[in-house]
Amino acid sequence: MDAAQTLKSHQLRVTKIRLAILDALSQREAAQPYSALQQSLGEFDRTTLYRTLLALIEKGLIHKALEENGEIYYALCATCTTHEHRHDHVHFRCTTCGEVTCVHLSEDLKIALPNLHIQELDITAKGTCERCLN
Amino acid sequence: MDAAQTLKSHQLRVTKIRLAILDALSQREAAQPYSALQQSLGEFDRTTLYRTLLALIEKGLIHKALEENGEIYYALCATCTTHEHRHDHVHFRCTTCGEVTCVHLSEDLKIALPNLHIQELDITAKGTCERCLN
DNA sequence: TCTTTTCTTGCAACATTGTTGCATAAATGT
DNA sequence: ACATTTATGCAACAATGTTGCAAGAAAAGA
Repeated sequence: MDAAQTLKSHQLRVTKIRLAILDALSQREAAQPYSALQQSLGEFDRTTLYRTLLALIEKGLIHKALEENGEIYYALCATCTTHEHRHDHVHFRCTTCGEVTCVHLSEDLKIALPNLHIQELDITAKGTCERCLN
Repeated sequence: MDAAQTLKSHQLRVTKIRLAILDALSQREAAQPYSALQQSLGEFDRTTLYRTLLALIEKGLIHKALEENGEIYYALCATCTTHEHRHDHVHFRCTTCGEVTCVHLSEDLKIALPNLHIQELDITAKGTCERCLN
């Protein structure tokens, strides 16, 4: 399904910046930090970018993959369909090239904490990615 | 060991704001968001607060427990002695009262991802805390 | 205790991002 | 093509991050 169809099927109007954001996030598998989006989408007003990101998040098209050092990383929800924070969904940051990617686990993670009721797990793994290992 | 001694043993001079920050973070078990620190430490310049937090982090006295919605939560490293991100160390946020606490797991978490070399795990669990469950 | 040295603080200044209101422009339904 | 609904751009302000620099405070030595 192309980006325009994706937008329509989520009750969103097809506009230039929305297509551009989806396009930017589709380019690479990696999540994009806000500053990178701001740069590549420089032709649009930053308020518009701000509100568009909000809208796309609300409709479940993209999500915040990671928040680090005051920077928020955005990624498509292509893979993590319904909910962002499923227990089989992990964000990985390569400490060498800096890329942030969404990774899926073969099995759910289970953590039990005494006296606490856990609803959601937010996991960021850091290390070296395949490309940087070689 | 009192705060002054703690500072000295970490090659930090004993100053008013450092004692105040350690004091603020010792009050409750919970991590404090930046805005709360800024408020309770209103008598100091915010640049000083900024630099002091950096210094305390660098010397391993405190750490960033959580970064969420643009707010950074700080906590003492009392428990998580050496490294922040040990695999048996989890941050828990109660979605009812909002408190952020450091929790220790009885056993290390192990996650293996194909083709990735994981060095560090950063885990935030969200749910309901003991107090709010009752 | 006084002096010297070194580190810390406060202030000014600027950048980035979050956030809202409002008028104008663009997208959708008929 | 027109009416309606929604999105965009601009202005404006708040919060936080960040740096340089001069004045003040803490530590070390005499």
